[in-house]
Amino acid sequence: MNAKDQQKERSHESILASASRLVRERGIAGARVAEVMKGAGLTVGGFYAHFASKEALVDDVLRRAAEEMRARLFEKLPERPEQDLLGLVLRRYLTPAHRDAPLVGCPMPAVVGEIGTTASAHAPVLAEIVAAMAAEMEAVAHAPTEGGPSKKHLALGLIALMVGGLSLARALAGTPLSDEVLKACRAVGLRAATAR
Amino acid sequence: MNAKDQQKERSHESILASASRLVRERGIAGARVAEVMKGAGLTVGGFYAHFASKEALVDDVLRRAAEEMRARLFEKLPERPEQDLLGLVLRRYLTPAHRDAPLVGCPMPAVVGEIGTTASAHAPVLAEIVAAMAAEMEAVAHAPTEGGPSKKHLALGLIALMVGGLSLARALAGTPLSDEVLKACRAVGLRAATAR
DNA sequence: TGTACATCAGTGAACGCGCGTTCACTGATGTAC
DNA sequence: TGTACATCAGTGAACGCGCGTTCACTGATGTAC
Repeated sequence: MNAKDQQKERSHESILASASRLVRERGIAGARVAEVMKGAGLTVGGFYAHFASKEALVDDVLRRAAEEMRARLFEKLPERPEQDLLGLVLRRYLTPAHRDAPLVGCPMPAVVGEIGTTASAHAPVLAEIVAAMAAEMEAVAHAPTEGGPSKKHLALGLIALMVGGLSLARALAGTPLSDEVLKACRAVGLRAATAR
Repeated sequence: MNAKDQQKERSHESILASASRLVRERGIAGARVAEVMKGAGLTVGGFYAHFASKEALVDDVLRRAAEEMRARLFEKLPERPEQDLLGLVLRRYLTPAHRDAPLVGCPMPAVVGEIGTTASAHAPVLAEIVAAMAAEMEAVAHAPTEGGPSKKHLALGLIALMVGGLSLARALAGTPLSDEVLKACRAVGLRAATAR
């Protein structure tokens, strides 16, 4: 590969990394193309040599960021089957640290509302992300208890609880309710995941 | 009161009603002042005789819409204490009908993401809304079960589950996952609320 | 190896557009005498 | 009751600003001979 091509690839990567931070911090509309490029050490005009549109960039960002998040959530889980792995994943997600570090966290809280209102173009990518996350959660779920939710429902329900809880905690950051919401979601999620 | 004053009061109400629909349908940024005024049968220039700023309007909208939602969720609840009232509220909220009619539904799904990212000015009002909703839910909650979440945590956790579930279901509208998410959240929420 | 030309990643200014907000003005309603 | 003036809700055009996207251009790198 050329030095030129290598340079372009590095730039592409920088743009994606910069956008990935901005989208998670400020949402889709809040991640301006000019600022994305500035964060990548480039100027705005060069953007369209790397991505067909802002929309295409955002789709790539969502796939990438969700993949990173998934890897972190499910990494180094204990192998012992009697452990409540779903509860562990839940507790990894619903932390003050995750709330306070959106730049390297789950992209969903920042974009779910926008996708449901003004950015429905990204719905298919969100569906991919949620399905992949749910599959991973189902894989570590216990057999469902009598009268309780199925593995699939437990996975999807906990995802909604995690995304909703983190979204609310971020929106309430700085108020006493923010920490309470995180605690409450951990308690409710654990209860749903482990009650018999 | 003057005919003039009455006219102004009617206009004020129309603006609030129009904004209330637009904010719930398109979020804060998506509810343009000019379009709000058009929806009220007025032109954009008159807006600032009614509200100090778009921000002030949005705060009023959030308070109003949340109040309406709360009234609908907790209206005509059966009085019999053995009933699972929290579960009933949950099931009233997490329906396809609510997902498909954002204009008259809960304002939170449309705005929580924005408040957490680019519209933090509305965080105090959101805190009011969440606290009021949680208080109402606590009031109908059973005594906490052994080792389960407190009434307060149950209330806050279920709110996060409801808002997260509806947000996700709306963002995934049109995909098969959307209905699944609603079902899953009902199942998980009921499990957490009633498990012993 | 050296030279002339081609390529193309990135620049920076401009494009059209829409936003929230302001403001001079209009005309129906209200008040004073 | 009639008339002259004051008030003020609402209009519509303009303001400054920032957005996503386009495009002529630059200059370093790559290719051909």
